[in-house]
Amino acid sequence: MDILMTTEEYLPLRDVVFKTLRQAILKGELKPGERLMEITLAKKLGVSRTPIREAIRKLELEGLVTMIPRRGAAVAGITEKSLRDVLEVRKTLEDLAVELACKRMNEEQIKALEEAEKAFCAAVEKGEPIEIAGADELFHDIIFAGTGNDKLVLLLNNLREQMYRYRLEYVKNPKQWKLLLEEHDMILEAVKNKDISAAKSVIRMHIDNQEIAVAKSIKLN
Amino acid sequence: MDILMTTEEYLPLRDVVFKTLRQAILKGELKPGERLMEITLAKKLGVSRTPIREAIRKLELEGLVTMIPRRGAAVAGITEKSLRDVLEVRKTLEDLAVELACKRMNEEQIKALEEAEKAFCAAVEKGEPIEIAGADELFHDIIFAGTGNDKLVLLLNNLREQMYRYRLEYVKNPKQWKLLLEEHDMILEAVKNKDISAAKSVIRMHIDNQEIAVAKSIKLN
DNA sequence: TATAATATCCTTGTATACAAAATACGAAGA
DNA sequence: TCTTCGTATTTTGTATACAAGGATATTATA
Repeated sequence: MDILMTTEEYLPLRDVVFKTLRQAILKGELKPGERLMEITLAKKLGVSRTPIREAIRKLELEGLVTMIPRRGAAVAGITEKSLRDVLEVRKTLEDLAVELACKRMNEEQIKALEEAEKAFCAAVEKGEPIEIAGADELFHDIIFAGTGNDKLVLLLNNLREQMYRYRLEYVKNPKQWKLLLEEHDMILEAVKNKDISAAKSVIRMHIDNQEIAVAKSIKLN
Repeated sequence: MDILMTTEEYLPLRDVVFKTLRQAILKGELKPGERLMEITLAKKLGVSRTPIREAIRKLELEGLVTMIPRRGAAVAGITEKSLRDVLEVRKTLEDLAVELACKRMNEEQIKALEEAEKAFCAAVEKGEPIEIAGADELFHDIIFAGTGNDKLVLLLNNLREQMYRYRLEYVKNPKQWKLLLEEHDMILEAVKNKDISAAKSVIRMHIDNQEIAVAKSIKLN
């Protein structure tokens, strides 16, 4: 399976490999404990060992793989504990994000948020899980951007990705859709009214719901 | 300047290089904006380009260097805005950390914290800035560990690192020592009494003080 | 059959080679 | 003098080569 270059913009192979491996780990295609052997991966991705190794260095620092001396890398185990840890941090940072968004979003950004809400609504009516997930992501992206804090945006995106596997499961369930829609509405209202405490309580609920869903989904394994 | 192997235990060259470069950046020997040229560094450290590149990949993910496409790595410049962003996030996460520490630290960990406090006190009496910085770090490490949240520990360490350069300046100033000592005392007390709100207010003050000092230190450049 | 010694293979860690892009420099022309 | 084009140099990005340690298999021996 060679790597396909979709965009014409330049990305070093190491970054392509990094993203590919990262996705593979987060989606569960590479299972915890599985060894990442350089030559094997290199052949599979149609590149040399060099970009593979450099990608692994980044995964190492991110904690997605663990290094065994002279034996190379292995996929780090994702336990229920580690997921709870991520959610605990994420709850706090999402909390901060809506607070800052309430304080700092300008008219234009709020307009964009309304648009995103409409798009989400439309996606829900169509009932396409992937489209819904995308619209949901966009909605949150606008809030993130509205914080005006680049570091925060970076971290939240990262944390969100770590949950990717479970989030997709969660969004697939039609029962959740109406709930999600309501939550989005409430968030939108809160941001428009700059009502920080309302926004926070909604976002907490939002994450708590996800936590419950994730916990369930894990126990099924 | 060849790399000296002090311990006989095995460490890949890339990790030695990583630590070396990181120290150099954090201590300010490599200045913001300065390019990291692979061949130059390789010659200086007496290794080949490979370990250098792998070390740079880690520094990249850590945010200590930024990559310019096809031009390689440069020491990341810290703007006042980016520092404020980091501090804003850090304040929130430190807040979470002390809360969790209050809730979850066991007797043994609290003992360790008391020891660290004593060590810090001793360092202050000696008046060695580097030693003080180290003792301060240890104190906070114990609190971090006390949260029982590995992801949080990872993030806080990273955020702390990004400030290291300026933090050292801060710790060098003898006027701050007594203040730091008092803050540590208060944090220790709060954790012992599991008094979350007290702990939080101290930690906020702690970060705010740093923010002020750092802002000053940046304006001097 | 079980065990120990040895040889072979595999994988990583490091160094080097090669290609392509970016930059710097200089000469030619207006 | 300034601009522009082209060449040379530098530096990155990627691939490959080589060495050493660890794992595995095989064979000899009890």
